[in-house]
Order: sequence, then C-alpha cells, then structure tokens
Amino acid sequence: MNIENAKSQMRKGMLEYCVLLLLKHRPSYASDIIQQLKNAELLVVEGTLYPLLTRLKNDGLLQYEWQESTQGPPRKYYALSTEGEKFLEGLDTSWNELSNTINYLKNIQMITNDQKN
Amino acid sequence: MNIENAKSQMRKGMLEYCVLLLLKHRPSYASDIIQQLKNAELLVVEGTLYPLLTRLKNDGLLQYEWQESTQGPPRKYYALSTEGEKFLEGLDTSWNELSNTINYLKNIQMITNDQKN
DNA sequence: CTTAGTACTTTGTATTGCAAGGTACTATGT
DNA sequence: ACATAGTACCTTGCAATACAAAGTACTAAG
Repeated sequence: MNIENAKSQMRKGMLEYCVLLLLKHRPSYASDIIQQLKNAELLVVEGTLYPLLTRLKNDGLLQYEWQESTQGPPRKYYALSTEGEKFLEGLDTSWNELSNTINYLKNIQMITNDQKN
Repeated sequence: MNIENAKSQMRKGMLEYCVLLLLKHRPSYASDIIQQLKNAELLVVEGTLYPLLTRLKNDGLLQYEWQESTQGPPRKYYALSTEGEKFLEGLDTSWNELSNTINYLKNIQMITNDQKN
C-alpha cells in the first residue's frame, strides 16, 4: 500500500463524474477530454477513458457523432443524452452527500455515543 | 448502470480514508466503526470492512489489541500507528486536491482553450 | 442444552483503473 | 511511391476492492 495507490482508489468512481461534468459543459472527443482533465490536474490515460466512454454510451448516458478533423483522423465527439443529464444530477447529489460526510468526519472531536456498549 | 452502483463506486477508496479518520479520533472495533459510519450516513457492511482493516494492519498503518467485553465475545480494538498517522496526512492532501478538482469542474463555464485544434 | 445476540472471518463475484500493445487515418519529406 | 511522425481510436490482461453470503466462535438467558 502506498499513497499513489490510495489516490488512485480515491479517483475510482469520481472519474465517471468528472467526465460527465466536462461533457455537460462541452461535447468533446477522448483525447480532448484527457487534456482537459490534465488541465484540472486529474491524470487519466487512454486505457481508462475509452472503456469508460463506451460503458457510458452503452448505458444510454452519452451519444456521439463522428466529426472530420483538419489535422488527422476523424474524432468521436461525445455529448450527454437526456438520460445522461438526469444521471449527472443524481451524481451531483451523491457527491454532495459524500463530501458532507467526509467533512463531518474530519471535524468531529467527539461522536455522540448513542450506541450501547 | 444505476445510480446505486455509481454511488458505490464513488465510495471506493474513500472508505479507507473515512475509517482512518474515525480511528484517529478514537480507537474502535469493527462493529463500532460500522455503526459510526452509519451515523455519518455512510453504509458499510462487514464483508467490506473486515478485509479493509486487515489490509491496513498488514500495511503497518493500524495496530490492534484485544479487549474483553461485558456483553459478548472479545473485541479487536484498532488504532492508528505512527505510520498510519503520516499516511492519513497524505490522504488529507489527496482529498483536498480531488475535492478542489471536482469543484473546479462543477463551476467551469468555459475551460481556457489552450490546446491546439 | 438450545436460542439469541454479538463479533470476527472467509469465499466468490463484479466492477473498474491502468499498463501495454495494436489499428488506422492524415500530412510531410524524400 | 514510400517511409516517418502525429493523432486518434480500440483491446487485452492484470490488480485492487466493494459487497453478498455463508461460516465460526464466544457469552448470556431461558
């Protein structure tokens, strides 16, 4: 166990949320998403992102369309579907709950001892 | 894919952090930890927590000692080791970074387009 | 001695992040 | 025409881990 592994585990599940947040803002293709996440200091690699995008598409949360590029092969632009937008709202709630829980745990000096010994 | 699974994925990796936060506050035994997390609205089951505690102990982050109970079998009280306290500080940093990243992604209206098209 | 309550443990499965390697299209230089 | 570089997409195999489910063991009460 090292701190890098722990950080990696923390990112698990959050990536999905982060990708949907990005796509809500703007339809993008995979390499662009990786670059944007890098800008946000969240490192992701291709082997992680492509299967994730495929999963989300198969679940009906994303749609895509091919677009020509002037500088290379065509790009697959992903965007949120209506269902994806609703799903993202659910993730927002989950994130808020988790965030509140952790801040609560960080701040306790004493948990009310309301269970029997 | 459903929202419950997504929430479960979000918790991945966070549980380790939450358990260490609790144990920093007060040494506890497994059933007690489950109860405390439940109070913090983070549901965990035995099959998740026991292997986690064993992992953390094998990695030298936790110590434990048996204590008699007046109401049943003896309990294994876990507490942070010195190394565990240092590790927890690292997780604090990771949490802050991840939290900042997500809040950033939630708030962007426009990511500066500093990569070429 | 059976039953209930508490506590600890193990096994098997599904999910998913990631490293590594592969395919394919376009542009450039020779 | 051909090689090389750049960009983009995709797949395979492995490791980590949350969870359901089932099992073991101790204590107390009837």
